Amino acid sequence: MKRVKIKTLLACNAPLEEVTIKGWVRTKRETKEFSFIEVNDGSCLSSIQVIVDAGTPGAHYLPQISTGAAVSVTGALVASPGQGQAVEIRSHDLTLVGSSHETYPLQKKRHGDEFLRTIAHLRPRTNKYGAIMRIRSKASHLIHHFFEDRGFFLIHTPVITGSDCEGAGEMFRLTTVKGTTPASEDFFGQETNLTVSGQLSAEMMALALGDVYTFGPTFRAENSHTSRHAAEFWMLEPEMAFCDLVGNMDITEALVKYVVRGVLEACPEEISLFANFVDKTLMKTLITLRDDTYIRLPYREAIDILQKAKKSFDYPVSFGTDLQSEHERYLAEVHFKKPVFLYNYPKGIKPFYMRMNDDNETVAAMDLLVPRIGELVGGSQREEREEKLSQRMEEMGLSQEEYWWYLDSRRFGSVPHSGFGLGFERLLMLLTGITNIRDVIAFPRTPGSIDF
RNA sequence: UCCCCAGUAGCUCAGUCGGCAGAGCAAUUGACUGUUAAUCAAUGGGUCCGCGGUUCAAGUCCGUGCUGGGGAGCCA
Repeated sequence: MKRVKIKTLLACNAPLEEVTIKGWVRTKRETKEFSFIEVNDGSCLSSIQVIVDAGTPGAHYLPQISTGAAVSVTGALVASPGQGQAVEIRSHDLTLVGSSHETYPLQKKRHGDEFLRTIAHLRPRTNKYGAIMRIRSKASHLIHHFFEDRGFFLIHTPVITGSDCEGAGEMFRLTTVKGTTPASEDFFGQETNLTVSGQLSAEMMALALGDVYTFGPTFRAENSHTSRHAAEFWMLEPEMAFCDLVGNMDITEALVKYVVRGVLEACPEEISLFANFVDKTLMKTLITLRDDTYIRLPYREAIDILQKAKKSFDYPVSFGTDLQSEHERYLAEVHFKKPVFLYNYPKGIKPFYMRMNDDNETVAAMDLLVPRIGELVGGSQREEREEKLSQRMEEMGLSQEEYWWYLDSRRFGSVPHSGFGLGFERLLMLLTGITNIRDVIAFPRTPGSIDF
C-alpha cells in the first residue's frame, strides 16, 4: 500500500479506512492489552500516535520496537478518544523495518546542543534539529523564488579558484601532489584554492545577463572560534547591473523581509517551537524584521552616535577604524533595536573593488547589522571606472596581471553595478533564535572538527 | 591566535576540609484499566579527559597536554 506522509494525514479531518505510514519511533508506551507508539517520519514536526492492540497482525514485533526503530504501519485513521491529539492510527498491520539497539542515544528528554553535536548523524531525528533543517530547506527555496520572480538568473560560480588573494580571508589550498612538488607540476599548473566568494565571477555574469545570483558553498580557512563562523558555509551573492548602492540596499531589505514572511507562513509549527523553547523574543524579532523599515545610516553618523553614547566601550571609536562587535551590537540592539544598514565606509578598511565616493575618502559599501548576529550582509557598489579600479589595486598591492579579466570588464561597456553577500547560516540563526552556527548546518566544519 | 570557563555512569549534574564513587533521567526485566516527558517495582551500569608530580592517601591540590564551550580578532 502506498505510503502517506504524516504531514498529509494530520491535515485530514475525515477518518480514513486504511492508510500506511512509515517512519521512526519516538517513544512507545505499553499496557497489557495494547501499546501506543509515536511515529515521526520527518515530514513535519508532529508525530502521529499509533495504537497496536495485542494480537493484531505484527503485534509480535512490539518487544523489538524501541525508540529509534523504523516501522511501517497500516491502519485506520480515526478520531482519538484520548487527550493531546486529534487523530491517531489504529494499527491493522505493523512491520518492523529496522530495529534500534538499546544504546540509541536519543532519549525522550531534552538533550544539550553540545552533546547533540557529537551525534550529528542522529540529531536531525530530534524535534529541534528536524525543524531547523525543514526551515533551512524552505528558506533556500524562498531565496530562489525571490530572485526568479524579479528576473534574476541563477548562475553557478566556480568552487575551485586560481587566485590566491580574493581578499575575503584565508583560503584552503587544493592540491593533488605531495610534499615539496612545485605548484607548477600540480593539477592546474599553479596554486589553487577553494573559493572564498563568487563575486568576481558574478560581476562578469551580471555585465552580460543583467541581474544574477549565486548561492552555494564558500570556504574560509580562518582559525575562527566563534558561534557565528564556520569553515564551510553557504553564501548568497546577487549581482545587479545598472544598480547603485541605494538599489542594493533596497534589494537586500526586500529579500530579508520576503524570507521572514515566507518562513512564518510556511513553517508556523517549527517557528513556534523555536519561539517557545529557544528564544522567547523570537516572534517580536521576526515581526520587526518583516514589518519595520530598516535604518540606513552613513558610517560617519554611526561614529557620531557611538561617540555620544552613554555606554562606555572597551575599544574607542574614531573615523577611519573598523567598528568592533560591541559597537555593531550597540547600534542594532540598543540604539535602534532593529536592522541597520551602515554605508559609506572609509576606504582604508574595505576591499579594492568597492566604488570610490566623490569625497575620495569613503567607498560605497554597505553592511546590514542585525541584533544578536552582527553582520548579516556585506555589499557594495562596485568600482566600474577602470582608472580608479587599477589605481586602487596598485595601492593595495594586487597583481593587475592576475586580474586582467576583471579589469577587462571595465574596458568594454562597463556600467555601475552592485551586489552583496549574505551568510545563509546567519540568516537561519536570525530566523530561529539559534545562537550557534554549528546548529543550523547538518554537518558543520570548524577548525579542528571535521567529523561526519 | 589571544582571554575566560568546563571535562565524574548513555544524558543532566552533585561530590563539603584531601579519607569507601553518588542522584535524577535513560537502559534492561517485571507489573499495570487510553497512555502521551505514563506510573510502580527491581536490576545492571565508572579509565572521575590523558600524562606527570605532591601526599600515608588525589575526583578533590600543583604542572602539562587534549577536547568542548563563551568572548575577542577575522568576516558572511
